[in-house]
Amino acid sequence: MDEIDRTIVNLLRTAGRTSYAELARRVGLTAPSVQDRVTKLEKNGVITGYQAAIDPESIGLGITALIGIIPDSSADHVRICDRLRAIPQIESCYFLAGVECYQLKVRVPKMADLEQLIHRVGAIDGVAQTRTTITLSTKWEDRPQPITTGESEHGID
Amino acid sequence: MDEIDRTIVNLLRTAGRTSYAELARRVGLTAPSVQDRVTKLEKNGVITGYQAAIDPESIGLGITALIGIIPDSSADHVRICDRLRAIPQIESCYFLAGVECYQLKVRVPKMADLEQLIHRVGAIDGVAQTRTTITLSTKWEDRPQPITTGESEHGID
DNA sequence: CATGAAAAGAACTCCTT
DNA sequence: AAGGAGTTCTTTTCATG
Repeated sequence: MDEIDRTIVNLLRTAGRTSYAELARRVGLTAPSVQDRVTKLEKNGVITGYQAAIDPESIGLGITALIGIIPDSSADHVRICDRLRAIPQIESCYFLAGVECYQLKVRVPKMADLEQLIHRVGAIDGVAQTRTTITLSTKWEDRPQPITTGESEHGID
Repeated sequence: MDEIDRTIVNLLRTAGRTSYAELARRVGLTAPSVQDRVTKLEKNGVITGYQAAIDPESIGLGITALIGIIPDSSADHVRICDRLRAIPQIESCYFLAGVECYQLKVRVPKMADLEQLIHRVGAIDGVAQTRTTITLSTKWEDRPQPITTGESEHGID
């Protein structure tokens, strides 16, 4: 993970389809070298995939909501997690330090779908309560922040 | 937005670097036709970009937190939004139907950075209160749900 | 690790239907 | 809106420093 790798990662984060040839020009190497570096970044788990960013409304997912989960004391978190994972509408799932120990970001086409989804989540064993907040608008999402050259050496080359 | 477009979008959402030639094979068209469709999807705002997914820890962003904002009654939301947008650590920003009318997802290298960030957000004019929750783990994030062939015809071709 | 060269494949443009 | 042909560029492999 040197300066060149960081530049490559920054470029791919904001323009994920940039060709190796183009990346090579930007960082002052040849295409095979860059490809080699990118392959290593993928193997080392630094780059975990590539995604086209889609406007949710355009694909009929006009409703976004955040669902907080309050578990009961006997909750089996492995099971809860598995059950949550099986619900495709849950795009993100965070385990939190708080009373609402999960927060889900969900997307659905219609309010009726959200209602159904809330019932499905609420019915999971170990879920005591849910609290849902509708998002009125997404100001921005998944904006990549530039990598600091910082003191974060994790031994990943 | 026909069935072929939906298939292309689904493929690019999960494998954003798939070549046009490969996409063409998957959907039974030629590469130029697929490229044409993808260009239109980009122009129509269906595809808004391409991003490499990065493991945050690998790039020194080991701490993720959610910050809720409670505005005061005189809050100018355009200004708040502008000030928030200028903070690079805020990766996502949702405007919510609730007392905490914004939720921010932030990533920082160290706790000290989070503390500084909370003060910075709290100091924005119109922000009455903030409430921060640390995420202990990200179970998953930005998992694309397959597009329904659904009744969502928005007139985008 | 990086490079250069060479072969294979993909992208892009134009033109036709 | 899709296919075909031709050109250019890119990817990929491999041998070399």
